Amino acid sequence: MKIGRRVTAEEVAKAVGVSRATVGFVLNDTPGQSISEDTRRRVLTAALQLGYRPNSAAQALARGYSDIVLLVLPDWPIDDVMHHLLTEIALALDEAGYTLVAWSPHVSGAGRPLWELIPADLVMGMAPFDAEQVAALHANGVAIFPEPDDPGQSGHGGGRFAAGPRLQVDHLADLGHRRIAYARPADPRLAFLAGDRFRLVHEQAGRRGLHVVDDRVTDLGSAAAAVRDWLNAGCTAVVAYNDYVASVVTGAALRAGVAVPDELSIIGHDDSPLAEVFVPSLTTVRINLRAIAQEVAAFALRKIAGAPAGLGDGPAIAATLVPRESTATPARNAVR
Amino acid sequence: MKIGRRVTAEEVAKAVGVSRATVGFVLNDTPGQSISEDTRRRVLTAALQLGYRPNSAAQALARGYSDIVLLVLPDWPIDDVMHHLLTEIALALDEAGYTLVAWSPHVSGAGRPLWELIPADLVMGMAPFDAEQVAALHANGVAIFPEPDDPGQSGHGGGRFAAGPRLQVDHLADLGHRRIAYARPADPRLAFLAGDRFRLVHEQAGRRGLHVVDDRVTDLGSAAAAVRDWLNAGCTAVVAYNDYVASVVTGAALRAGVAVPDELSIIGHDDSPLAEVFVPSLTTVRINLRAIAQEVAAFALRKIAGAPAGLGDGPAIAATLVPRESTATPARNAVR
DNA sequence: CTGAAAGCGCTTACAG
DNA sequence: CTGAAAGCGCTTACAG
Repeated sequence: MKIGRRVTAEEVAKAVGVSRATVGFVLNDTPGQSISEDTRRRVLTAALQLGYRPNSAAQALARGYSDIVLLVLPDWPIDDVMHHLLTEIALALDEAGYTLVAWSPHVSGAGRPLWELIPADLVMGMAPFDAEQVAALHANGVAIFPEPDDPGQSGHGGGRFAAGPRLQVDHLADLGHRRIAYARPADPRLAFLAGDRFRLVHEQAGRRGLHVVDDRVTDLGSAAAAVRDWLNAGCTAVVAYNDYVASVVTGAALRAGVAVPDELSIIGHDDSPLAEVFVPSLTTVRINLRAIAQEVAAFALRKIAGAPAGLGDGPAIAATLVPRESTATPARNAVR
Repeated sequence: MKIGRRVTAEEVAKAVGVSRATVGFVLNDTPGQSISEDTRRRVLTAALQLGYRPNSAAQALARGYSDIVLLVLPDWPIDDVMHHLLTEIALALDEAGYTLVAWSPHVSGAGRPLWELIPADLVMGMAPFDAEQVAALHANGVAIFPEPDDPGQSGHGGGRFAAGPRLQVDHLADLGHRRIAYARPADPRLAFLAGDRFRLVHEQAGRRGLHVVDDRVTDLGSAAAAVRDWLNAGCTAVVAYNDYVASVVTGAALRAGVAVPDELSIIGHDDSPLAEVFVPSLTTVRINLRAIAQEVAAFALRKIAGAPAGLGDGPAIAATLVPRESTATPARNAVR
């Protein structure tokens, strides 16, 4: 579809009666051009009143860069936490003069992927993606964070980003729980990330001598049955994928007459606003989003600079326990 | 920052040994060119293995359009509902061959606004913006939805989008409540929209003969005091800005020993996932996001086509009551 | 201080 | 079927 054309710098030049180049110099504040104050003012005035706005495509083409970083996200539900992370990334990149565009590919048909449409200096994807997605992204020149080859990284939840799930387990272990369950979200788009987090929980449970009795998708419909099964299997606590899943499990337990935390402790992940408000308030784990955002930004800047972008040896991303009402020592069903 | 250069179509042409134009015709599947199957295949193969990807800036410049719609959002917290709305808008535009970029300007410094950087066919803002913002956006050629001049529209909450707040009031009136309070969110970024919704609640309350006793910002810290004050003032119900605010008020009430809904009814807005999970589950109002999304998309397409983009006489956006546990008939403090 | 011009990498008539 | 070329609207040396 053709677009109504706009005023060009050429026309501004004509209106003022100066050369095309002069207009460019004034508009871009090009240093070392000594243009008379009067000329400068006239150009600026004319540009303003003609409604001149530079054509960004032409600008990007001529300059060879655009100062845009395009971040491709998995097709996740974007919750408060994700949104917060994106904001922090945008801020970190902004400090370096880059503007962040966050975009999730959608299923459908006619529209083309954004990385074919906008002139980004860097297109990067934020893991986890499955193998097929990684291949497709790489074929399109999309860098992926963290780098899948990076040792010690298993998607977004692996390696240095493992503190959250570990802390969930540690908290329950410290309270004296021995048998726990893992509750996954129902949304299939989260299956991959949930798998990552579950693996970390499972490993840490092994280290701390806990039994992970069950690992189950939990939505509003199925949560009540899951809670019953877990109690029957001797569970005294549940690790939830995130605070929303924790609230689903908690809500189901309460409605089934199971006291939280007296009969079942439940810990969430993310410290989303919901966790503090829920009754009972939800014990959870807060991860250092700003630190992750700064890694992402640093990764992007290194890639743009053409440097090898391996994550190197930065410190592990910290997680903090946020203890609230939904966890306590096991009062019943405690195994030895 | 200069970017590492990429393979051009020129180089593909050289590699294959055909003219630059031929490459373009093959790549774009230009009709009416009758290129031999062999040539076509060789071009495609070479492009693939050289890793050719078209330069989008050059493409946009030469074509004069980009198939991008840039949607500028107020700097809101993006919750599930907003995200859902954006997804629906993206889908609706996708059907017309456009790719949506959603972007919120952030406060800070170095990065330039996205509309100066990407070659969008249309830049539109989704209201509400305050007067100052509207002026700034207009100066940058940003179209605003809904059009502020449009009669019967007062920002995003006005006119045809008024069904939600009205329904909140109607539900409470139908139940027999006579004195109600309005609970606003603490986030200052939402002040403008909250003002819109409050106005609609106030008007509808007047129509239904209800008294709006108080209108107050409610966060976790202040909610308990607010609940006490409301009860003392004879309120039997609260209209909340959205489900999160409703959950804050409900949580505070329960912790203060005030029974919900027996002593205080609370109704939210949006039907976010939280509303169903909370204990007690929250009565709320669901708005037809898809209908709004389709309006937004239609508005965009009309603007791009250069047509007058007035919203015209579309039907009002529907809202549906979602009755749950947090509202009931007033048991106490009922006025006459 | 200013003008004439090449070049960014595409698209797309226009000749052959 | 293919080649030579103008043009999109900028930036930016290079002469004057």
